[in-house]
Amino acid sequence: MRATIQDVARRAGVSATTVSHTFSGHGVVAPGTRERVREVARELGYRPDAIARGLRSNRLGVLGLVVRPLDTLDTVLPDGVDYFLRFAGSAALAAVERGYGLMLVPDPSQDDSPAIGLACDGFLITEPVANDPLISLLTRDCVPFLGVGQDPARPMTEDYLDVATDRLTTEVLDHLAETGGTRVALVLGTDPNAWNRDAEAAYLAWTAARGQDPVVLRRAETAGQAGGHTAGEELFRLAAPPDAVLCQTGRQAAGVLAAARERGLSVPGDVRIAAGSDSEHTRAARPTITAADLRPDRLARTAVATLVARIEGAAPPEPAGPPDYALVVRESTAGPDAGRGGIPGA
Amino acid sequence: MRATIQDVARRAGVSATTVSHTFSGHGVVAPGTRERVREVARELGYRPDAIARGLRSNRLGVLGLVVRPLDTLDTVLPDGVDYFLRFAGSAALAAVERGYGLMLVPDPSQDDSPAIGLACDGFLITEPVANDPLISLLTRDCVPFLGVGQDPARPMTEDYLDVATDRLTTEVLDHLAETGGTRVALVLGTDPNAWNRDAEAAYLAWTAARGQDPVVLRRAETAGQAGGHTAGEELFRLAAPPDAVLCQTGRQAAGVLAAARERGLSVPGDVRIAAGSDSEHTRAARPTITAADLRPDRLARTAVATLVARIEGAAPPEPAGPPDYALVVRESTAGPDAGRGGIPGA
DNA sequence: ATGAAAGCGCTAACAC
DNA sequence: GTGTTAGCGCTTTCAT
Repeated sequence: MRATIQDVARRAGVSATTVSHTFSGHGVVAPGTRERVREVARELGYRPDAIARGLRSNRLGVLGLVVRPLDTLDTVLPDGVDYFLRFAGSAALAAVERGYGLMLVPDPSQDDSPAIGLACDGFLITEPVANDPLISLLTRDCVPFLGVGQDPARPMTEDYLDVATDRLTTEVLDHLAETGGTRVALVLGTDPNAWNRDAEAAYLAWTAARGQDPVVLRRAETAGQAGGHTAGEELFRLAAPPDAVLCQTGRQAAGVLAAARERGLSVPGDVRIAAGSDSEHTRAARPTITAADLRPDRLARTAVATLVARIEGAAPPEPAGPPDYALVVRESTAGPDAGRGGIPGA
Repeated sequence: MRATIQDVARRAGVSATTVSHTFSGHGVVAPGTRERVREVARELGYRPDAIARGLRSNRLGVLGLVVRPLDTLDTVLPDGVDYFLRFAGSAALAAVERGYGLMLVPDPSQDDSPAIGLACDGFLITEPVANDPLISLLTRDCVPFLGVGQDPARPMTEDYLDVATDRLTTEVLDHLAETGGTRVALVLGTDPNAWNRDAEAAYLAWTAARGQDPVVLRRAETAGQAGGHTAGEELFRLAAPPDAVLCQTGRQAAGVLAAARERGLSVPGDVRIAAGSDSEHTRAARPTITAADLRPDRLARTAVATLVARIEGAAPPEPAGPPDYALVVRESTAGPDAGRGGIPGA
């Protein structure tokens, strides 16, 4: 059995209180006593129990990460989707640096979710859905949280990190136009999140400003590449087919690309294709597909810093400028920068 | 404040025990009573507190994941390394399916690690180091764990998942030979784990069997692509330079590739290059680099299933055959399959 | 500077 | 079937 605070207290000839103070640094303990306690603790291999401590202090030292798009998925993460994995990995590292563990949990507002889910000190919710039930729950219980991306049905507050989907979308659209696209279509996902909503809004504004007729298709995120494929077929069958297509996901873009080639269209000669999020699919396709890199690593670090500040009642970290992202230009649009895409050196 | 079991008990006119039984399903509660309790709980928004429950039952519902190679890293995950991210993501999903949360934690045997780290019900340790201190600690405290990869200094037991590095290494070496390599060099990492050790052993056996002189270089994993680059320079400066190089990491392989081209060597004409682990670098390099896909997703699922079985005292899951992996053949070796690499369709 | 005692919210014996 | 009674390991007043 693991040593308890009592074991240490007895062996060191002090009370549990003193041991507690020694480790928490809260009370005042004589230096000599402190040393003796530490020594005994080392001998016994004692480490304070985080659960018991958590029961008293209501602080477990764990951040919960809820990845909304995983909830719509049936079971496994689709091959090649690495945005969330990268986000989770970077968030975990950032959490650990601040003395927290990071736990990936299923929606704790669902009754059948593991109870531990609710015990986290705070939550990161990536791409909340409209009127996200978890946000309602956390708000009611006064549990700190941070949405990465807005709840599309709630007002924008500092409870949400701006991921600048509109600016990003506009930039990709501009790139498609600059490289020769004149009729740009949009393929969206169906999850009711701000990412889809903002991309659509930006697209509509962009086409309106240029006097183009918008063409928007929707395919469930879960349909993956196959969804993109049917979207592509539908687009290229139109009387006035688009000569450029922006897809929200890399998988959809890969599907559109396949549909284009099946129809004998050359890419990027006849059609330019770009994706609103980078993934294995955009990199592996031939030609490689231009995509927006949402920089999940930086986003995650910012999110963790902000959430931890909120939990600890500190001031939020410096905004560190607007959200960061990068357009990775690849062969599918053959812009002036084609071929520069890829990973940074060294 | 969140409702407690007492609040529910009072309001439902029963004792806390009955409420407890209602939710844990342990005791026997009259159907009518159960319904009433559930109803009151719903009204009050009561959910059992996982921490208090954990204090009693010594079961938190959390698996800890310790990624050893992250410990050698200074701060952030190097760009392009996705093995561990994929492993972590898949493990988290698998854990959640079994009612557990998955928490990425820094080595809990370190004194300065967050205390919550030790509170996990069991641990997954990827690529344990020699005489891994965490394994000593967990063994002493009888905490279930599973090494993903062996502890190179401890005897192989069922506490470790076999990742078949030797078979995999041999297969890549065979591929290099089949595509024209006659003098194959090996670039290893320096972490004292079974992955490096087994790869070297397999290489030495393979060269010995073919009567070749082994050439082994070591570069710290942290040196990344730069380390591979200096290794490549050293190799190609030899009197009898290799015509094939196997690197443990994709980053090293990318570095060797760069060194080869700088020296005017053609790939795969003069030199064939392959990597023992896939990463963004092997996919993004030009030519693309052949690599072993360690299938972190499957490995993670197997690992979680095994660990959970151990925690719950159940029989381990069916071994499901030998560990799985795949050689992703790419342009850098121009074998008979060249060009087939990439992601599965649909 | 140190200790005694009262819980944190829940579960597990054991009555009834 | 349901309630009573002790705690789980720790922190936290409040004495001393």
